[in-house]
Amino acid sequence: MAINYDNFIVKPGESTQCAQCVVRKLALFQGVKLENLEWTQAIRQEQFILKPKRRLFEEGEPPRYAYTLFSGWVAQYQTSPDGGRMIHQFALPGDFIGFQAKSGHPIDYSAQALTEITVCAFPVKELNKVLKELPELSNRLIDMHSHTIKLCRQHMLSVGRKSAKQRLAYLFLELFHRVKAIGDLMPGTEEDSIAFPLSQEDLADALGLTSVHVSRTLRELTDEGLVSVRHRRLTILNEPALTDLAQFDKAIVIQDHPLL
Amino acid sequence: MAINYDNFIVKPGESTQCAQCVVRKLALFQGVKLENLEWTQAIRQEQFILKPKRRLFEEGEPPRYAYTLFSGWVAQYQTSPDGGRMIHQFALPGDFIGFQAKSGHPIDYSAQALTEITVCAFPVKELNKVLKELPELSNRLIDMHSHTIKLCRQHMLSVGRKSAKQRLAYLFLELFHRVKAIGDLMPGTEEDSIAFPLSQEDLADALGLTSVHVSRTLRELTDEGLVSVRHRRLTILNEPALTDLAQFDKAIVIQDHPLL
DNA sequence: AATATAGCTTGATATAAATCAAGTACAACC
DNA sequence: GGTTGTACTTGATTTATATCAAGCTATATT
Repeated sequence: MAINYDNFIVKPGESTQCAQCVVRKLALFQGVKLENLEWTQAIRQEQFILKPKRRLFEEGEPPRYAYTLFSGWVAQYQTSPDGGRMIHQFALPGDFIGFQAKSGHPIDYSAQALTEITVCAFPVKELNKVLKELPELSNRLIDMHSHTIKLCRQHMLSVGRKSAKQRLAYLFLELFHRVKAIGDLMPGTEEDSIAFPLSQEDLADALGLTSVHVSRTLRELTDEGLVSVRHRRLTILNEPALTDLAQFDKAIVIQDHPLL
Repeated sequence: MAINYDNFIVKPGESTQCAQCVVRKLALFQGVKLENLEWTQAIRQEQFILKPKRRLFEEGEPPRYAYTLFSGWVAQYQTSPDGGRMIHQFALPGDFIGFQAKSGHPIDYSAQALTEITVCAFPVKELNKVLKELPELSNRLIDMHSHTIKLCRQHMLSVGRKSAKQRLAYLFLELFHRVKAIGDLMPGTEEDSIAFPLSQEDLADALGLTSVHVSRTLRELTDEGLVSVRHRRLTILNEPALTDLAQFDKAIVIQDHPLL
């Protein structure tokens, strides 16, 4: 159950200065004054690179680090004893992963890299200390939590009350717009398409469906000319129709994104 | 769409002193030092009473107040345009309702009283100011958010990956234990039973099912002697079997409850 | 006491999604 | 260049849950 830290690769020196970090504007330390960034820098471990499918942490572990995702895609999920996997949230660069207030208790979910990822690791012990010292950090974390909860609610509405087709449409739009909102950090982002590393099984596990059913449903969406998912790329072909089908509200998903 | 404030009834003077408040140990202001409670008291509006089925706020409104639930049960839900209702969370005394970080945007969910409720109302404008002034408050809010997210994840796992029977069992156990954890504040709490105001339709809307199917499924649970729901009372008759069926983990639900 | 109403039950039927089972395309590896 | 394995597709069938419809309690209302 213990994490094998051989999975981690220390990243060579460049772009490890918090003060110059291009992701910081999206991340937890956005609000920290420059002169306080020494704190951040001091408690931060090196940046780590993780290969696709590798786990950042696993449910049941006591949390040792929290992470700012620097690049790549992460799936956060829970598993039930009978094997089902439920992805409750995908993380994108800038997102803060693995933090829970009571660090004494084991964490209740897992996080897995979907692409090669880079993360900045912060020991939770230090982090909790800094949270007490720098109030602007706490308020920043509140903003981010507030946004997380909002996404969580929307996702739950999807899973609980929408058809397979609607769920799929909703997820495509959510991810498309989240990626576009931070477009300059995501390689391969175009006007109406994005790089898209999710397998149909990932989609199924995020939507409470089976991969077989996702395949069929995706085919319908494709045949109707609404989207295209090929070669790890998602293209939105008819956004109005898709938005209407999914009952998607762009404002809710990105209105209070940290960046904006 | 605007709230009709005639719905609210100002509660007569007793028990409105924050310093003596029996709910405070569970609520946002738990961590506030006694000498700082004047802030709390100052920004707090009167306590309000709301009748069952009345709404505290509705999705689409700009949030004007956030509330500490003082007594009673509240359902927090979203509706999709085609009429479906999804209850994402039930609130109990001590819970903090209706807060979102960016107060400039409309709120994306509604809150409705399931019983007669009493709330303490805090204007979000003032609240944001106090959050900046009193760091202990921010950290407290982080704890509460962290717990909310945890419950949300668990609920999502239920809705996305469990059978109707398991979902129902899980929800019964979650609510049973949450109520018991604050038992002294909940009238009618016994060793193995609690007052339980939810209708089968409420259950259905929380679980992503129809009320017809809840009726049938509940019957199965009853026939198997696992629970009994009668006269607005929930009795857990066979907790081990129920826990096993639901794959319920009591620790996750209440381990980092504010009280503990 | 009579009546209305909301919540629950139960049966018959329909449907969305799961499951089981083969087969295909395609990238990764030797 | 062939082989292996993973992801995806497609068809046939089953199952869980939804839908439609009618009747049944309780509780509240007059």
